[in-house]
Amino acid sequence: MKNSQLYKGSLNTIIMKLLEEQGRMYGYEITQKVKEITKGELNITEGALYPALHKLEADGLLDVEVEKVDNRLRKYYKLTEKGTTENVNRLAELEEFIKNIQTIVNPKLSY
Amino acid sequence: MKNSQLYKGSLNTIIMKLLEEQGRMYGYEITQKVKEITKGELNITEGALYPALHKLEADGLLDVEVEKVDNRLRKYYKLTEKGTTENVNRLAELEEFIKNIQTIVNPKLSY
DNA sequence: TGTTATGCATAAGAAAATTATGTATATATT
DNA sequence: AATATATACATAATTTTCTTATGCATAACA
Repeated sequence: MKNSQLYKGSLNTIIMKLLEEQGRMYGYEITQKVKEITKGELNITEGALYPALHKLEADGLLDVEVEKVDNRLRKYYKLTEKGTTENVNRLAELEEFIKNIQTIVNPKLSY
Repeated sequence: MKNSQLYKGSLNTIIMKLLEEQGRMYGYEITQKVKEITKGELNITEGALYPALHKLEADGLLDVEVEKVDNRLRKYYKLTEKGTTENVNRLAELEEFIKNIQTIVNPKLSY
């Protein structure tokens, strides 16, 4: 993956946004979804994803349900109530951040 | 500063873009310019800025000229030829990154 | 039967910030 | 005159958040 350091810090917001949209998802599903949406340009590594999911869960923002499908384990995550609230804030912050960056690197597009 | 972790990785690109625009700038001037452009929302810390400038210089992307103004030191930085080329690439990557993030968190705006 | 896909996890290391601190001069305030 | 704020640089310790590498296990495909 190129420009990987750029998305530092935005992974948590991406995860939460997808969970808000999809209701619930398991880890591997999240990586595939992001790959699909970005046409292969953004690939979330497992070493980044799983620790992030665990931290969000530990922080009370996600709930987890373990299921066995085709004899393979899946851990389905969904937003808690706290997570839903927090998601709104983080999305707002991300939008604000993007707006600021745009103002700097592409003044023409900012109005 | 809020959402500080979001701009991890984009600092170098911000610096180079401003230098491209302004011709040459010194460190403190960069922090003030960013604060001004983003209406105080993005504050570059000195602990992030100066090491970043030193690294860009070490990588041959920036040239430095030391001047004394009002008995105070200023280090003016400008893009080298290599830096100018690299700036184009990094800006393109940043735009691409922003587009990808937008596609994920705000599908309505992506087309 | 070996490779690819699915599905989880963690440890070691690197990158890039924050926070705290230090030095020094100039200007504004009280 | 004394003090605080602004200007201007710098670095060390720590933290956060990734990458890379590795490990385990099952299913599907060639």
